[in-house]
Amino acid sequence: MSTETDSPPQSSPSTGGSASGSMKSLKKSRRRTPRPPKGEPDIATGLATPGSKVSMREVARLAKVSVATVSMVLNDNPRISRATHMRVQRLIDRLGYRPNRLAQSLSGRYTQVLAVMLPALRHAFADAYFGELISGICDRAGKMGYKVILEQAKPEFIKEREHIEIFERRYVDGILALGCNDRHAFLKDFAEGKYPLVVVDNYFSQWNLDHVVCDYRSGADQVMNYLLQLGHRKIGFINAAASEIRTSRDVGEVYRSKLEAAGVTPEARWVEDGKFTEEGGAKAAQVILDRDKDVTALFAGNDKMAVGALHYLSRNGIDVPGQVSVVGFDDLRHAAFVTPTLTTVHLPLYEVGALACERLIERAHGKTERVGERLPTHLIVRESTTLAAAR
Amino acid sequence: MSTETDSPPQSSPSTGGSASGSMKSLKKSRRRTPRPPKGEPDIATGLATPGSKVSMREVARLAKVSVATVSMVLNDNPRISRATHMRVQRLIDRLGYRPNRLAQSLSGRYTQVLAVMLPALRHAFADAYFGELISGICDRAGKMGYKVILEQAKPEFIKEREHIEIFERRYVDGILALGCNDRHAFLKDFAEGKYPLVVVDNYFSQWNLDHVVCDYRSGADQVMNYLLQLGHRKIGFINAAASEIRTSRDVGEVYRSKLEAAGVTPEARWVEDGKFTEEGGAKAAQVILDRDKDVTALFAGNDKMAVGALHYLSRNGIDVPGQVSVVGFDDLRHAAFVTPTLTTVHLPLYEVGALACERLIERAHGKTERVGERLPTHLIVRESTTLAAAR
DNA sequence: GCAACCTATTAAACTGTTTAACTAACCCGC
DNA sequence: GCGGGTTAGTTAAACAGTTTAATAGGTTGC
Repeated sequence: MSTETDSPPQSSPSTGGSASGSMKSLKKSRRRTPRPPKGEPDIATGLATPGSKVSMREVARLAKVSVATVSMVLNDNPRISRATHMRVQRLIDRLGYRPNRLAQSLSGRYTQVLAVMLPALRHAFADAYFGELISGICDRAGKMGYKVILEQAKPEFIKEREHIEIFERRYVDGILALGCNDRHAFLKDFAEGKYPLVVVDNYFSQWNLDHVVCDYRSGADQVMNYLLQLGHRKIGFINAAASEIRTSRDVGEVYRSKLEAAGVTPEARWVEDGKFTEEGGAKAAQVILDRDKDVTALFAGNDKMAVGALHYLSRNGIDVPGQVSVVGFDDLRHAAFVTPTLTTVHLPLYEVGALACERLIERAHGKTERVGERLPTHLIVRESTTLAAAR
Repeated sequence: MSTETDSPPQSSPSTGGSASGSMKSLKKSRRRTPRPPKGEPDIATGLATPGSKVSMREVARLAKVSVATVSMVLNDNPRISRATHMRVQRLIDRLGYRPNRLAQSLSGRYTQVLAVMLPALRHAFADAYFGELISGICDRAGKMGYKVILEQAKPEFIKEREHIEIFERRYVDGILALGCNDRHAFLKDFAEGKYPLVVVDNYFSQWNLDHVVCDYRSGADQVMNYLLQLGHRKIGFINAAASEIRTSRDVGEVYRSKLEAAGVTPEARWVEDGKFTEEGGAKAAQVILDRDKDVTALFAGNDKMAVGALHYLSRNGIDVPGQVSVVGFDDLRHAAFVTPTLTTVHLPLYEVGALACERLIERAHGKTERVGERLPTHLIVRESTTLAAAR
């Protein structure tokens, strides 16, 4: 019997066979024999295999301290003396011990993982717009010791309530919601703030959600001022999903109010939806110019649609900017590599991603103030715009 | 003594003040008071708060079975009778219980998480090439019940041996390595197969690694056959990192051997590095045409460089394809939205990502055969190519 | 009537960490 | 020389599951 209890694998870290320990455990004779301990090397002197799995227990045993002490050393707890700290730390380094973060998270409050939630578009990952946001997020998350997992808000994902499940099952500490719109009703599940979520580059008036956005109004303002200065009056507007995306509506509102302020009555035939894609932008450009041949400028709600418009115009022998000026929105890297290069609004997407990430981590750590940040944007003038042709 | 085991603080979660429980626990006065159990509702009758955290213990208690039984029900263990299975399952559904995956992974062998490792390029996430691969990876991973985390192979990441640490600390079960080249020496750490890694869309002869690639040779073959058929002989070649990337070298080899087979001696002045970027492609096109005005076609190693070349040519009044034909490689979505539309080689990147993901999961689950898959590619003829101009 | 066998279920060990509670040893003042 | 305060640790519970030997209970065989 004594052998069985003499060195219970987990509790008394076999500190030299500890007389007291074995005596106590003799008090009760176990009816069930415990599972035999996992083949630990019973050579107490030598170290375990270098690369192999070392647990805190192993470190504690070799350092002749308790696991609590090792834990405290790792967490720089001041209750551990310098001498012990150094001794244990050296052993940790020698053994190449790395704490198991599953155990850490299980025991602690945080997983140190965030989810980036993308919309259910086939090419969401291959999109430069999301890519810039994600770049910012990943860089900042990495710097703050966080990992990032990727999720797509597919219908089945939401239906299965996986957006909640990733919290309940302890996959993540928070969500960064990219590219979401008014139809993503699941967002209301986060309004109460039980699970942290930050909306990235959009915002909602119907749900009280944290968000970090670009200043779309200011960007649109600059575009309209600029085009009006150049003498454009009949300005086409290629928007997308304006009914569903608050920032899109903002741009549209600025477009109309600025026209009116310049004494121009905005006409419905100058506006067409471009679905955020190159194809849509090309088609919208065609539709608008077919409706009104006198349109001298096209303002697109994003660069992709602007590029599509550019493409349509050049294929149809319409000179840009000679006959029609084109302005985009986003300043994707790519906008400088079309012919002609694209005048557009620079959005600080990398910074928005990074800031949203940081704010989310703060919220996950108990900060209670609502987040609502707006980052400045500015117009980048390139070759696709010029003075309105005199007619 | 029996009391000690009879009602350990965790198993009897204060079942309504329970006379039996409290009486027993009086028998022995514990010297150490345990950490107070996390505020569980002491209403034994009703269910816990719907959304709140329910543990397996709670389910077991309410179902009046042991936690082992609940575990077995969850894992469809046939040792549980149909009746019990159904009864427990219904309770699980009613309570909305979801197993904590930290605990599952801690006690089990797998984390059900994969890492996607990207190169340390500033715009890696905003790149359509990587985006397509990642799309395929995420879709397949999701279908197989896996989560995907994002990592970047920055110098400090490798120096800190984090590529090993994410295994040792149990963040992931495997790595998908994207965009890596011969200079990524850390890859040799995976040659022994201790930690699963699959190289995506590249391969190495110096290290014995799993990989899934596109058939670059076949694609290059089709391009050269096509250009030669059109009568091109002086064909410029914009490559990148050919010294470091096996697939790039393959394309270069096919370029040279095909020219030779057609009786043309490949000249060094027709070849220039384009650094995989639009800028690089534009510059390379300029350099090549400055060196030899008689070049009638440019073959670029990827679409981005081809687009850069296109851009350079149109800005300088060189008609494409009238004077110079241009061919790309990748078939990014974008290639159809430049002027003229780009003839290119379609790479099944989405499929490569998905397949690599699946193979990696198999490897992580103990499959021992080396992975080495090659997916077919094909030429997409668009507008940027035509018959060589007669001179 | 009892050993043998089978089946459904349970107890307990196990995963690896954090942390609250406890304690031995030392110092201080009175 | 004894209560109070630090200091530097130790102990064991807790986190939430999985795994497996043991067992209770029932049936069958002889």
